Amino acid sequence: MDMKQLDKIPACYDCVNESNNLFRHLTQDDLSLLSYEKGCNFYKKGNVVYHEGSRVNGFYCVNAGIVKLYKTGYEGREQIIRFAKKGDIIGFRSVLSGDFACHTARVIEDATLCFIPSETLFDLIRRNSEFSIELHKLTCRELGEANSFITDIAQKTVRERLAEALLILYNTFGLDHENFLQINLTREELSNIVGTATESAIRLLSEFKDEKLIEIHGRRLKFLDMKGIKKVANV
Amino acid sequence: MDMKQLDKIPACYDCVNESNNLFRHLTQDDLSLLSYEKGCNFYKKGNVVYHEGSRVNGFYCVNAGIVKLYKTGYEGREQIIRFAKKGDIIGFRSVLSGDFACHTARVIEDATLCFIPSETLFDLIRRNSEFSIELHKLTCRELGEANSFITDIAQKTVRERLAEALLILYNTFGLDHENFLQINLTREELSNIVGTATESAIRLLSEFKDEKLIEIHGRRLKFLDMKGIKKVANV
DNA sequence: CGTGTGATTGACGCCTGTCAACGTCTGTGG
DNA sequence: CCACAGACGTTGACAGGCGTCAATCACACG
Repeated sequence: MDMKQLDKIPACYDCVNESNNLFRHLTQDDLSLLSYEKGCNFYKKGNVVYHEGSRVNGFYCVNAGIVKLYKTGYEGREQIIRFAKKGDIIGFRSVLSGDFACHTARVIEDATLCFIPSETLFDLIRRNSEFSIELHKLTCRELGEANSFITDIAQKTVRERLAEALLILYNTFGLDHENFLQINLTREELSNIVGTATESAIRLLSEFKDEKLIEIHGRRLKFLDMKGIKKVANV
Repeated sequence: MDMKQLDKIPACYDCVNESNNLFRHLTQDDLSLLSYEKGCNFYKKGNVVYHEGSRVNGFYCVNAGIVKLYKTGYEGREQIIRFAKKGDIIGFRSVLSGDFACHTARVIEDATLCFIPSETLFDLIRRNSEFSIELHKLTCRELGEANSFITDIAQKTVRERLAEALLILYNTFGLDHENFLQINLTREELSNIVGTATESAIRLLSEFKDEKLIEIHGRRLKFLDMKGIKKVANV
């Protein structure tokens, strides 16, 4: 494992400034507690943070890089549940429910992750009911998104779902100054979001290209026609 | 709307004794508060408790009957998310996240529902951190189940999913003394759990019958071969 | 007895998964 | 510097699962 302890532990203030970060509801005291208790590690691309089915004894906050969370189906195929980027937290569901991890967390862009032990999380929840409620809100939002995803995947065609996946990636990672999506996935990863075969994803991407919705430069996708994509996605 | 206020409000103790009920973590004081603040109504089969997209200002605890929770897809097709029976609570996700309801709740077997206002819920959460954590655990379990469902629906065939749906119904509602499933759904509702066309659900049920997995007596389904069903479901 | 809802069955065809072959690119080791 | 392996991307052929449409049946209800 290419994981290594960092000498310099990034300050929590760093992440708190990210939009929508959970920890902005902590008091100075709580933040100090958090900074004191947490550890921080560097993970290279490809590393697994935790495996589905394993016991986790804390949760992680992404300080830099990108992590994908996926479940493994009974024939080994990945189903990507969501991505986590700077300011996002992962693994808290398992900590709270006391279950085994229900997905695997794998780094897809070199990452630094802060680790906060379970006890610290429960401490914070007990000390600070506003924080507790905010964390709960976060869980509820995820649940709402999961339910929407269930409906989409059950009712929409692969074509619609792929377009929608592009929109989700756009909302999460945004575009650069040239309208390139700020995350580069393999075709297989794309198909594992949509829940389809790699070949189908490839064919549909080509269709989108022919229809001038996107440009394809290897793994880099350039958005040409946002309205068109939304129309295909039926949102 | 055939809803009417009940003269006799059922005691919370009644539900608390249900297995896994959330409120068993409340103190006597908290339970008294709950009983004092809550209301209770009777709903006939077919009534809607709340609509997707509406604002809810409290949540419901099912005292009797069955409620189905579903989202409506863009072409009007229902996707059933889950069912709620005695002791289950519904609508708390929207209360906590402060969002609009992300699904519709419709009664499918005459029901009595207790209504607890948002403020009471937040009061309880602030007063009792153990209760708060238990509620959070519940949310997390739902989230875990939703993620599993996403993987299944994305990767399994309709045949496998239908078998799995039967198992979920079995786990939720159980069998009577003759091995009949303790809930009777229309074929359309069954297909709306699985995420398929009604006709497909019908054909597959016939197959299951031919394979001696189940017997079909109208809407009443008799389980003959649990192992066989599990095998089909690939669990 | 007409009406309406739900269940069933058949015909048909398309979407999409699977298999296979081949191209492309990158990194590694000789 | 070249050969090679391995991962990833692309394209074509093909079959079959599953959705859609339509007709018919069963049953309840006013």
